[in-house]
Amino acid sequence: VAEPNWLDDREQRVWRSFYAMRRVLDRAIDRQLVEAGLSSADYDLLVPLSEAPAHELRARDLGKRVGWDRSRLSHQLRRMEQRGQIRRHDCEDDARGTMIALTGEGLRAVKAAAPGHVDVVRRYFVDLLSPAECELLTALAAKVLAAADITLD
Amino acid sequence: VAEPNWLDDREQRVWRSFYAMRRVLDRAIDRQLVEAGLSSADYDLLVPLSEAPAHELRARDLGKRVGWDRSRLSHQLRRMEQRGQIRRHDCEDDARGTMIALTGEGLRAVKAAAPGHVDVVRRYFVDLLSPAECELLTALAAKVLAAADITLD
DNA sequence: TAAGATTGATAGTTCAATCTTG
DNA sequence: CAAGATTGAACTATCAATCTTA
Repeated sequence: VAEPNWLDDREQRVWRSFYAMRRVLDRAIDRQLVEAGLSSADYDLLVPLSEAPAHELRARDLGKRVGWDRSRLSHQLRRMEQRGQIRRHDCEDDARGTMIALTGEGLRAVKAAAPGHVDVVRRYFVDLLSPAECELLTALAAKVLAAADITLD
Repeated sequence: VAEPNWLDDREQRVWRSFYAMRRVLDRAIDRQLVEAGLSSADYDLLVPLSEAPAHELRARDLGKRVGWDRSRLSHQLRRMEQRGQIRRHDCEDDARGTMIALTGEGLRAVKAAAPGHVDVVRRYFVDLLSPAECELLTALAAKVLAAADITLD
């Protein structure tokens, strides 16, 4: 049982700052989306669907895009189907699969929410980044994702 | 109605990277804490309590430390009291207030969880940062918090 | 057996409403 | 009236168990 390798002051400061920043960003984003009638979870799924060919994706692939497990995805899709944002139908290639299609209502909702969402992302994050900070943060994120064996696309 | 100021490729990359990184960190932290029998919410509150004089804080002050609203705090404290991690008693100075005191069980739990928690924070975040990156990120977080009218301490 | 997906139970988060005290 | 705190309802996230098909 080795002595724990506690964080020094500088390390503790950056970690607590980062943790607080994350929370502030989440709140700001959630508030804007709620005004637009969506949850963050809704938006996370609506965006890849709106960018997909024919506005539809297999549930498995959608889950991989957003990094969610099957259970979370299934529960969220059930709620979104009840709200009329998406529609499920069987996958033709693979009888185990489910296709998720954006409805007109879902597309309308994400298009309506997107400009305000970008405003918040800019105001509380992107516009505060210098080019150097931008590069640094992208590189850091790649390292963090690699440490967890994850790659984006 | 001005044309939305969409993110360019570089901006979109840093935002999506950051968003994914945040999720990976959350998951890693949650998993470790669950092994230690705590939720992230438990840990967020147990740490400031364990650092406070006499291991107790007024609910109002605890809420300010972690940046939570009263409702979230109250619900979480109710669950933690049921689990025997904290105990509430009346505030002597101000009859509106509630004092939150760590129990022996709560203190034991946070002390047991802390070394593993630091390991995860190091492995997936702090140890990936150079000193220069550390400074830059701390400064960025301060800007984000300032944009939301928040200061740490 | 493994992959894709769903479901139920439980815990955590948010908003609105309420209650008490300064 | 404002500040501190609690509660109920609705929503979201996670784990374990289950079901179907490759």
